[in-house]
Amino acid sequence: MPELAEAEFYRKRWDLAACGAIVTSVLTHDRAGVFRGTDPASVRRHLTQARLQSSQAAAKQMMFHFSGDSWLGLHLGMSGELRSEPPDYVPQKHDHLVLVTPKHALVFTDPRMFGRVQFHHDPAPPAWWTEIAPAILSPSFTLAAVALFLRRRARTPIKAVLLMQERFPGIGNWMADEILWRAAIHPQRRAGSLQPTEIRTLWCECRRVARLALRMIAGHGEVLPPDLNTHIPRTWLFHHRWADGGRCPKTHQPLLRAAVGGRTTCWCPARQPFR
DNA sequence: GTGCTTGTTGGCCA
DNA sequence: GTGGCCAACAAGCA
Repeated sequence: MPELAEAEFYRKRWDLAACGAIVTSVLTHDRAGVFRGTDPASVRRHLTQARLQSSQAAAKQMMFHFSGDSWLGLHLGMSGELRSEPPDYVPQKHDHLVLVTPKHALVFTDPRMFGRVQFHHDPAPPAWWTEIAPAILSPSFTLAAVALFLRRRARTPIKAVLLMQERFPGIGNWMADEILWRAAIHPQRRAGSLQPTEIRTLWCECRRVARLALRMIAGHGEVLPPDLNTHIPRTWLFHHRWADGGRCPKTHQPLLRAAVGGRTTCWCPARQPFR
């Protein structure tokens, strides 16, 4: 599930539970899995007795900054989750990293292990964090930048283009479908075939979906919704795209599903004709 | 058993 | 070199 808004939801969950707290112990699963390229022993050594100072989410990733110049980066892959449990929590099969603080245990769990733990020990944040593309809601995400990118990917289906993190950081499968459905663009259209007005609509809907999803999924200020997705309205494609026999919330016509760009894609043929 | 799965990467090929 | 496609990664679920 983790796309941009879910990453912010999970970041906030750890942050609200334990920002300012000292990590008293670190438990890790030592098989490669989510630690590929990262040494679990180094994570344990540096984070024990470190204080969680701040955190950020960008694209589908989260960064937790600890005292002692330690940076913990997490990517949730397909099935990752962050939870906050009581401090005496006993790790379960798919828990890969647990940071125990006096009042909470911060748990990173991921059954499919497409997620990733990254660690960096230095005063400056690591390149793999600072090199994430500018956020969709930042001033750098301009109409011109999107139009240029679409021209360069002219022969690729627009659905696959929206999944490219170097220009659309944090957009995943469901957000891409939601954006194309709102913009009334068929997912199989070649990026180079979009007219200027369509590109502008697409750009607007990218920003709108990102803004609304962040607000509805990750909540406002210091308050976190109890569950992901509880505040997404039924008027979004989101709730209908997986249901067999699902109907478009706008046209009430049947939805279609097929693989586009290697990913299952849902669209409303009545609203998004291929032209 | 089969065939899916909200992500990313590397290899192959045009 | 660039762009586009696809399999692989691993585990769970229907």
